[in-house]
Amino acid sequence: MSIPEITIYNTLSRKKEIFEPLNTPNVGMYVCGPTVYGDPHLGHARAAIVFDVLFRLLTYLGYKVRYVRNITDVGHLENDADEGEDKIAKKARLEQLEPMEIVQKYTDSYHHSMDLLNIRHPSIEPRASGHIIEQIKMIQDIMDNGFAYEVNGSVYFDVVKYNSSNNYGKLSGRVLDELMENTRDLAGQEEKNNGVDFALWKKAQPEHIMKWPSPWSTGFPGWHLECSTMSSKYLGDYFDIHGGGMDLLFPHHECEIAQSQAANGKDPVKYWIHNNMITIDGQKMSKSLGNFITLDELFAGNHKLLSQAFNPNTIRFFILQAHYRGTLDFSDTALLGAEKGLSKLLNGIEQAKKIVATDSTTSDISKLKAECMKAISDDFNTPVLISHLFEAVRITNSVYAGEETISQGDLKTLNSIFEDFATEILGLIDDQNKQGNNLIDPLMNLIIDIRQESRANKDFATSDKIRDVLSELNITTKDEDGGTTWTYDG
RNA sequence: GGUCGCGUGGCCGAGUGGCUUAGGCACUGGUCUGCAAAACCAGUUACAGCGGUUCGAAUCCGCUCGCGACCUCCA
Repeated sequence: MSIPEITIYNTLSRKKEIFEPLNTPNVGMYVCGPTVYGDPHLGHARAAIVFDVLFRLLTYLGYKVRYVRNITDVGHLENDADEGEDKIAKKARLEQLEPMEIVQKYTDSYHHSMDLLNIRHPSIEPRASGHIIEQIKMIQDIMDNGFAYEVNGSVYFDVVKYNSSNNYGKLSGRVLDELMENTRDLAGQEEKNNGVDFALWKKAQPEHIMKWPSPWSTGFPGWHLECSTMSSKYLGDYFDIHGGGMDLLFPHHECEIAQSQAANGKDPVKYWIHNNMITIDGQKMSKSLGNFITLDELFAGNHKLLSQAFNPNTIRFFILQAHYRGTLDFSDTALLGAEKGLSKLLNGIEQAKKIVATDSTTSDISKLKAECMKAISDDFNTPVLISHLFEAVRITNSVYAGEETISQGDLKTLNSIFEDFATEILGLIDDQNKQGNNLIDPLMNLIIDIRQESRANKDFATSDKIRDVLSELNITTKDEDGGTTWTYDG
């Protein structure tokens, strides 16, 4: 079996590494999903799209991937409150709903947006609330191994003790002594032996409504535990890939490593992959800063920074035009540019299905395809891949315009470039133009016919009127040698 | 304060030692068109500043300036 080699930037080593699965051709991949207490925003889209492309790439290459992406529906503690309070519970109180109603609402919202963005469903989408028993078991294991202690019904991870035999900070590059000096004094931490310790189980306050029984108290699991528990349950104690946003690097992922190591005695992950943030005016777009734009607002054009609505496919393309490890600056004009570029690409893909082959080829199509593979294999360099796709579009259009020629074999290769890289791996399907309609198509044919007749009769007043009205309906007509074609742009 | 990262042309955004014309958007000129649209061809604007290493640096090193991320929930 020969699978093309790819490289991945591993946060653990801070280098690009050749990807070698632990158990070829199987690949286990875990990605931190959303905490479902609010509408999904552009940041969620980026993480989901980046790892969707990785999932698609690995599948395309022939790997058998089990992709696990969790739903956090238990909520995390908020330390800015006087007492620790569950994020979801807090939101529930504000909206006078059951916590699980909130969870349902925002899970549905997330799924809906992800579907619009053409993101493939993960193999397993486990929920924290459905794995309380496993989490309790893991806490017990960590306690049995001596790396956790109980105080007043809450259980804390003993970071200092763990660090004496392990390296706490190996992922994020932190040194425990420095962390201890710099850790802020936060309220509600008096139970901990040390400020750097973190909760594995938290006893619920009376007003706390999301809670479960445990050997220590009626309460809820700690911030980082679910990912350790669910990843090991579905992927094993040592698996290939763990992904998530860069903001989760510390403390979340660092703590995951510590928990798994303390419970199972194994470093859990071979390749850690982190996507960078989306910025707005140079600043991170985030829930806490309140400068986020939800996906619904983007799709509806319903935000003060937006001049219009944007197709989900445009959002996807916009995100893939930047490398996943760099920040991506959001703006209306950048999105407008992406919309135009995507349209050019999609038109090219359609055009490539229509062009006619001849005996010879003027461009090296095989080389172009190899360069596409090289780009996506090099730490998923989607912007470079896209630049090659535009070269393929340029060739396509030149052949159509009669400036270049292409052989039958190369034409097949050209179409396979679009099929493999644009559709299969990047997931940039053209869902708008493809859907035929039993009523609209004959109607449009009639209208186009009438316009053609008036043009033939030099009745340009009529033909232009048809074109102008159609244009107002976002239908673009193009008069080409072989007749008039039309496209509908949302 | 600690740790880490970034600064590319009008905008977005790749590249990281020697011609990359990266690519997209915008703009200008040309071809095509009844006029358009689309497309093709051509053109324009660049590597924050200073110093160093090198035959050669946007790319390596140092300093300066500016910006950001993490250190508290966040994709």
